Amino acid sequence: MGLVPPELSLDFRPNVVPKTITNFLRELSLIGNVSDKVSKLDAFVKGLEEEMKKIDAFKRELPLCMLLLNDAILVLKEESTQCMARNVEPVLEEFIPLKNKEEDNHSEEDGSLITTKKEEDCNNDCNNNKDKKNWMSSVQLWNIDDDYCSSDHKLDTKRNDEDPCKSRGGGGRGFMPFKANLGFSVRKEDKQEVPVHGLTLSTPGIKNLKEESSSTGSRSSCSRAVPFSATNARMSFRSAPPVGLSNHLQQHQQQQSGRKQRRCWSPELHRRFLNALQQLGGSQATPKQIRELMQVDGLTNDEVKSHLQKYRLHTRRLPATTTTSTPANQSGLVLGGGHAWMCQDQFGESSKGSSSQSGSPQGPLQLATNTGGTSTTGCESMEDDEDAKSECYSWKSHDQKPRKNNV
DNA sequence: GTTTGAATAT
DNA sequence: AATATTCAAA
Repeated sequence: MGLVPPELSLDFRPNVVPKTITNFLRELSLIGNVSDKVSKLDAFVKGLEEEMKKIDAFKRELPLCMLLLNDAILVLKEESTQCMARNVEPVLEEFIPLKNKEEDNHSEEDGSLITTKKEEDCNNDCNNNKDKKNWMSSVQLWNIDDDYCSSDHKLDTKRNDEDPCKSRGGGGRGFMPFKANLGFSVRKEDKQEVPVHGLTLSTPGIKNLKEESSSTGSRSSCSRAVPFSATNARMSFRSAPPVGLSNHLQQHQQQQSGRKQRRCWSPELHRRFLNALQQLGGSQATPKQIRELMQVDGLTNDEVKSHLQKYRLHTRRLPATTTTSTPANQSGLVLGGGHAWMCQDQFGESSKGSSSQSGSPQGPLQLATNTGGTSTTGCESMEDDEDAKSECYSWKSHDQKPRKNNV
């Protein structure tokens, strides 16, 4: 560890500070020997190129820096060749714009040539080092963000709430409005990770946590070792790729927006919902019962309740024609209207009517994430089909208009 | 304190 | 339109 190149050293002593271009050029202009000049120029350019390599990874975040560096390199190189060719002194004027650009952030006294050591420090060293630190943090944010967004988008092109990606609006990739304490809270929330049997869950908020844990208690031994089917695995990979981080992000979003992430009722989810309803004898079942029957990890009472409310709204209207002969009715189910099971058009036989389905053992459905309604577990028919997978369940095909308020 | 259903908000 | 949240009642 004895010899550390100045650039890598953490030492901030002024003597390891690189020159500003201005100063460098000034020195250069004092050199009479052309070959000396050229070699100095080359060395400097080399340094710049090194720098360029370093920030290459961050070029997206620091386009301007890249540009400036690139510019500087080009100009210096040109200067070098010209120097060699003409055997004359470099023309300083050429660098003036460059200098201006480069130092645009720093109130650069026009008398930069008289810059004190300190200013040099600032121009180069501070800039470099401080920026490097910033780069690190910014690039981290970006990458996370990026992953999160891109993967998310792949999954769900429909989602439009609370989606930071969307809110970026037009072209500008804005930074997400992280709170200042991001780093810490992330860690804090780490501990709060939802106990969703091996899979990450996207929606659980604080409230959910509470709800889940309480309800989980009721199904007691429900640490039911969930069969981690290939489908499940795939799904979980597909839908929760950025792993913990996305989780954190989502939790952050949630925390910040104060609003839970929407649960998307995928057809599969809805199918389970209907199955549960069926087993419970119809829409008068309570949210809790339904949720328990549905066996969907991460699903909350509130969500079921909300869905149930919608369901009831859509099924309350009894078209006189169908009420009497529906299979549901035959089996004594009270499913609101005869419409309750019309969903078979979507789910095929699986949720059809009252018949034997009820007993069918459905594995617990694990939703790695619902952000995009990507849950497809167990429903072979829509495993990979673009059309079905990302859609949330839609009621519209079932009932025309929700009834008027009955306050 | 929990659950529910309805109303209301997003 | 679909889902979340709120609120009063059970």
